[in-house]
Amino acid sequence: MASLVSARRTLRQGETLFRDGDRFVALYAVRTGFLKTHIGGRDGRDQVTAFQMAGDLLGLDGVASERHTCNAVALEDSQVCMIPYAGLESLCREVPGLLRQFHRVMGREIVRDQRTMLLLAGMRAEERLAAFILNLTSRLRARGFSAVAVVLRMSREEIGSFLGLKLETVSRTFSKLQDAGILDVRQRHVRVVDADALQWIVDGGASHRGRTSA
Amino acid sequence: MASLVSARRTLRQGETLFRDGDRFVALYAVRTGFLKTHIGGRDGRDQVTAFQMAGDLLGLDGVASERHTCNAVALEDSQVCMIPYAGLESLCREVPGLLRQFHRVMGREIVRDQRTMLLLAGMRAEERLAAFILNLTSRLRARGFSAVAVVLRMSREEIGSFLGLKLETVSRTFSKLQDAGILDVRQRHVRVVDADALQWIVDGGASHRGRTSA
DNA sequence: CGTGTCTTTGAAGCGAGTCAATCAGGGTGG
DNA sequence: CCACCCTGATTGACTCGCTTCAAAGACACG
Repeated sequence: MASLVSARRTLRQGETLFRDGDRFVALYAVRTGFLKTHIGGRDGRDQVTAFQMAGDLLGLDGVASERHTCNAVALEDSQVCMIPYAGLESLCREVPGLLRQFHRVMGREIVRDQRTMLLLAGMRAEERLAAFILNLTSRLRARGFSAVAVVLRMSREEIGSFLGLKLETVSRTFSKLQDAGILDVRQRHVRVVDADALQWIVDGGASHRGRTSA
Repeated sequence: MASLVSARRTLRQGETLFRDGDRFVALYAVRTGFLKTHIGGRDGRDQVTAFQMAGDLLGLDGVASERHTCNAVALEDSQVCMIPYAGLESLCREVPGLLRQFHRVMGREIVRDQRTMLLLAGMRAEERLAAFILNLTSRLRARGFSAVAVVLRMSREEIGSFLGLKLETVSRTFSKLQDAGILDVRQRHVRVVDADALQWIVDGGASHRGRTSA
């Protein structure tokens, strides 16, 4: 797998890795830093589709049509590994297990997107933000970082875009969670005080949705 | 590709093809009929993730973890082809082009899900329903069916679940589009009177969002 | 130290949700 | 063949949560 990495690319904060419409030639694995992908609707619409941190993969959106269908931008200085798609494909034919491995990665992307759809379709602001924070902290934990003290790399507007909320609502909801003693929010520095409460909110505990199957 | 189809399965309306948690062994191509896939949240949450008609593929959700993560149910009597995943994988190694082909299919699923996310995150009820109808009719047209006179195979509640709306809102929005002379709705029979108007709504024309980039 | 960007907070408006009643069909059994 | 019933669809009135518009506050930068 390592033999595939043909090049590394360093991105400054705000720099674009690839754009909607760009020819799809490679996937990118994040080595360090923090990125976002977003789709720009023709009118004012623009939605963040995902945030990527070290270890995450970008670019699968381009597999379908040989062209990327979203934009990838670095939210802080970052470094990515380039994985040429043609090489990956031919290697899949030779190396046993790699094919399966790659399919799992694509499958995970599908499952993740569907979970996001669930969030966008059915949750209220408080639940969305709680789910977002839990997702972020669990990913940080898996990478050996603190899951308690988090520095958000994205703006309120970007969080809102991802969660289908307006930036004011995000800000207000942060404040609400702080007042409830669940989070400690100071600008982009967030401390998770009560992770269980966050989970309880995500599970619908905060709304009277509790009955077993109605 | 045809050599892969090991078996056909006939489903009666309401019958389940696979369930969340089922072992993933095969993909399914719809031959005839109409299905839905939905995820059941632990509490009352339950969301339709997609509707499938002839030619569509089901089951990609299981690739990631060897288990399905959603339920597939027939909305009318249907017939599906079973494509064993193990066989597909090994065939991908032998038949040139098949690998690429399969990756495109997975890629399309990713792109489709992201478009749905865009819909759920940013559109209002009227826009969502218009997009839904246009999507349905374009798929029907591609299959040689009428793109004007449509019979909905799913209930208002299922439409609402897919679009992140309540069934009453779906019903009301249908009525609104009928009053506007854009649709002719009689229960589950829908006639598209003005497809351009639907597209205009999807593009944000109905809300004063029209300025080029604000 | 100003200046611009991002964030927080307030007040008012509106769209979708909720609760509830009625209506339309489809199927069943008398 | 028709009356009945059950499910799904429509419509209305009211509520609530998110958005919108507006203003002030917090930092980061030159």
